[in-house]
Amino acid sequence: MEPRIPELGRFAEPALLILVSLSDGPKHGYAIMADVEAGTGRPLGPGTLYAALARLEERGLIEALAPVDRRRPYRLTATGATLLAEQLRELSEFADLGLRRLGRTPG
Amino acid sequence: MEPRIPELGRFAEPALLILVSLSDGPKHGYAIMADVEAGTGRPLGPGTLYAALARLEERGLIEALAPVDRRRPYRLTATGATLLAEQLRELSEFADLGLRRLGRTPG
DNA sequence: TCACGATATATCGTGTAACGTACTAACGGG
DNA sequence: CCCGTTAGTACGTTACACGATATATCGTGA
Repeated sequence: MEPRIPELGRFAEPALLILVSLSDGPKHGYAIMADVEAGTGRPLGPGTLYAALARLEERGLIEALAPVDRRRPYRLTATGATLLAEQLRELSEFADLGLRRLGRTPG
Repeated sequence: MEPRIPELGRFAEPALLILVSLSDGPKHGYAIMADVEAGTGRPLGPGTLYAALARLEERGLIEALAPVDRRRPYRLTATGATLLAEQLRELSEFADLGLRRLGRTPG
């Protein structure tokens, strides 16, 4: 199977995609898939999604809400939100650093 | 061994770390290790580093320069710089989206 | 009413790469 | 001339990304 990132085909990191999707409000798996694909153009298959959801729940970053119909919604925990925010700040900083560097002297 | 990302211990993506390090100018492997660790606090072990370097070279995002002493320096290719810039812009946008969302309504 | 596509989730197999550890070797300073 | 730093190699383990497959339900229009 293909690598996670075809060494920079595009940015991946499923866990991050999921958490940002949930930062909008609680969603169930299928809705997250749709949201991520719509928002980033990046398809997030069920294999990747549900496995990541399970890990995120297990690690306390998200929690399952009461199932509505067939839907199993999740929401961010306080811990998850905190870690996500921290992560995104780091990420933003990092990206900006790189862009500044590229702006100065290519190579 | 530990997972790539302990599901959000901190942001990883070795390839990106390496490319941003190289966006500063050509560096050899060991220097990249030091640079990344200093810049992001994130340790990048030799196993991860040199494997990623090999892949990045193979895929034309970086290229090896003439070895100086024991050092095998690399630099970004034009392709690599372009892809990196694109990637970082996406990333920055994505991070900012998440932060905006978190700012509005937690959960 | 029943066929069909969309919705929704679960699970498995495979390949890739992240990671730590251990290793070799060369160089430089004291 | 040794010892710590520099530099890269080699390797085994494990996690996880990803596609494929499976299954069930819902809505809707012919």
